[in-house]
Amino acid sequence: MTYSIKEVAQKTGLSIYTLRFYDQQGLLPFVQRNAAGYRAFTEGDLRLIHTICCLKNTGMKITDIRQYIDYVMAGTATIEQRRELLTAHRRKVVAKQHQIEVSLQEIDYKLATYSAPDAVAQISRKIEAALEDHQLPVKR
Amino acid sequence: MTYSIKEVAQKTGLSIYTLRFYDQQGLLPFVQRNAAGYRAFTEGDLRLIHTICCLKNTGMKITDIRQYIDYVMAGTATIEQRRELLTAHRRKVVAKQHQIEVSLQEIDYKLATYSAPDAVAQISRKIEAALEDHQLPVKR
DNA sequence: CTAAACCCTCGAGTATACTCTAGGGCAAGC
DNA sequence: GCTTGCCCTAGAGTATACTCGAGGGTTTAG
Repeated sequence: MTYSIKEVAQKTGLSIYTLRFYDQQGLLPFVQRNAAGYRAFTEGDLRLIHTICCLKNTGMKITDIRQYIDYVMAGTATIEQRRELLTAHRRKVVAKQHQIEVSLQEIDYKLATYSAPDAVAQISRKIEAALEDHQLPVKR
Repeated sequence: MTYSIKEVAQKTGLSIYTLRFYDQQGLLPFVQRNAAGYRAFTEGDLRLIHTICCLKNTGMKITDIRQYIDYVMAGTATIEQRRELLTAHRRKVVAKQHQIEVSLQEIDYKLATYSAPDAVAQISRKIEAALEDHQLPVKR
């Protein structure tokens, strides 16, 4: 049993356009075609597409995902390269997670300010301070 | 005391190009100019740019950041709108954090497979299973 | 057999966010 | 006063990732 591109779009949440685009970009070299030239996706293909989505969701670029898929297609000889690629990606993702966490805390701090009972008074004071900055002598 | 665009670029990690681009996009309406038409950034401006970076780092689009800045420039009357805008953004960021976390766990699972002592044997079995899928009769 | 609903490719178009170049003005030191 | 370094704008170019339209085959239900 295989799935049509429409069925895969529904299962994955990717659009048909995106699936064809990914195929064109070399992300889906494992997908077979039937006699009419239609893509026929297997369960195994869906698992690989799921992996592609994990990489995409964590911000990996298409060219890097293609590199990973190329390694997968090359068989067990490339397991070490795959491990290195994913480990390097993992490091970037963790760093990005940290940056998001820190930025989110600052946003939460702003939200707390906006939600405070004396929000208007607090923010008025900041505006006063900022206006003073603008009245200072300008360099040059 | 004010800062030149080059100094702000160094302090923020944004490029001079990006700062000018943000200004052009309406993200820096608070930045004053000196007699020569040069941008003169105050400490208060730097704090606002820092906020812009927090929003950008958490994936907010420039048009939405502009909306936020417009609210800020409009004064204390827009505190409620700012709160709503940041709250909505916060929800999206938390959802994205969750998606990244889940995807990262799957990547970690793959990494564990690649690092296992019998990695080659495990992956060979998966390849066998995938090849069987491809030999099944194709729909249509 | 034909209409509706699929599928295909190719190439153009869109969205987002920069990034750079050209041409020209301003400021400070020698 | 001239060179060096910094600043400006406007507009073109780049990168990334889709998204869509045109033109044309395929499949299935009636």
